[in-house]
Amino acid sequence: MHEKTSSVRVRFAPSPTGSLHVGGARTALYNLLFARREKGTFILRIEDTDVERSREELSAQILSAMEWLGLDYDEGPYHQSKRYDLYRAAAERLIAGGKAYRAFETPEELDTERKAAEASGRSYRYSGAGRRIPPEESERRARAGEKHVVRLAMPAEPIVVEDLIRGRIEFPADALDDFILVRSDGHPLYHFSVCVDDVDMRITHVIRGDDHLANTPKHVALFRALGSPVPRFAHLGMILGTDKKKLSKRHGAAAVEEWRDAGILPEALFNFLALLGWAPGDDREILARGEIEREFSLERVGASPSVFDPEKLLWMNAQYIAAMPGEELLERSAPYAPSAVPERETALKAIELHRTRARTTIEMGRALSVYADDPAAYDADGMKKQVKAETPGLLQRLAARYEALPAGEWTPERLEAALREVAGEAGVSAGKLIHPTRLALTGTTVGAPLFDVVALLGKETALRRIGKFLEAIAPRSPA
RNA sequence: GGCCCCAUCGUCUAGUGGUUAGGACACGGCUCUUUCAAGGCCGCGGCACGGGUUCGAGUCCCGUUGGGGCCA
Repeated sequence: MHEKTSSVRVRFAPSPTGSLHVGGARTALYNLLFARREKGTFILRIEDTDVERSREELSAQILSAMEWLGLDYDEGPYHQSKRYDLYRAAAERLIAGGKAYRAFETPEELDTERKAAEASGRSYRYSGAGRRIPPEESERRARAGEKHVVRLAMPAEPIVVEDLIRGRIEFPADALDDFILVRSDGHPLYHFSVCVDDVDMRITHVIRGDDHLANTPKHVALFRALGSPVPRFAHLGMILGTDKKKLSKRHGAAAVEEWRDAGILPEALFNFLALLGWAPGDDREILARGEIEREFSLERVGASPSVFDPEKLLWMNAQYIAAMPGEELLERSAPYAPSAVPERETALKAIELHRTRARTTIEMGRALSVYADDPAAYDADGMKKQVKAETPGLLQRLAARYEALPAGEWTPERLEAALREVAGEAGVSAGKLIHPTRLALTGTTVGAPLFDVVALLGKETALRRIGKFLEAIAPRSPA
């Protein structure tokens, strides 16, 4: 567990209405980072009061995505759906204290008022009629079972929010009307349950997406009505797709698990997300988690939105792959291998041969399988370009030369020398032999240095693959 | 429609009144090289616009434009 020496308490509060998006992940990450830096507590709260849209398995999905990314929380997960009593009690307290009131208008009446306002060109605002109902009457009508909502009595003064990232923001008093806290069916509404929970959980800092900024005056009014200290706010810029629109499924991989499945390492995504809106202040970009936790600060977080660039994520992932210890890289790439993985010693050597060539663990997994299974097919373009009339003859001579090579001399250097001798004797450039050989051994025209590959494959496998290739390129003999 | 937020290369960003505006991704070239990468070197490319304030604005203020959000 983490040392907690301050009273700083932050939370990440996702709605389980979809998988964890990178935007949400970044919000969670900044909360975590802030908590670590301040030696505070990071809380996870699932906002599942929207019964129609919330689903249990999505909640589990979010939890597993967070775990994978290393977004570990100190408290929770709390579920709002299990906290209805709290909201009900808070609503009653607010009514009793005159901070909120019952409103008995029917939806139809409100609709009429709205239409009238629009017709006369004014923007609609709730009349506040419920405010003027005497408490005894309100009480009596409620007890008689008359349908009503609960509304917050908004103050007449403007509300000022001191945002840690944006500075002072003033919202005019007439911009907000007495919004609904509790629906007529007794269901607490989003803004209400959020604030009641933040109070109950003693949240000191609310770090969340920009999309909640305009809701903040409501929350401030609610905290005050509840008689509780108002937390500090920090609103993060949105994460956008490459078309500058809010990142969504349309943009391709917007969910954390999609990146996991694409072979992105969690530490790379962690690093990448940390840098989407925050920078250490110097030119470092590859930062270990510990460094980020030590250096993160909200003062250095930018206010503007940022575009999620998959290209740069891929580059960063490649950096992590290049630097990761072989054993670990093997362990983490093996699950992505399309078929078998060679035995450990070979696999570790293969890792070293391919670590600068693989941007994802998927690519690394694919590279590993090449050393375990003979090619199932040969690259079509490569066949066209590299296989010439003289190719079978050359390959046969090479195979014969390799066959004769003593086991002790099966090294990249000797293998290269032997191939060059064969090419020299045949009066062709080495490339005429190198490229078809690569195709024969790996099925492709690209990859690690050929002689390292041949050496690693071993004599038996290399010769077998050349033989198979010769069969594949031999002209069909008439039956 | 009302209210609010945002604005440095295509993208992520450094920059907090005096900088040849720095770095990274991407892109182009060169190099290395059997291929593909990685690496190294070089290059392309930016302060949205208009007014102020100031001896001096990327930096401060106002407006415009453009993007975004919330409410309706």
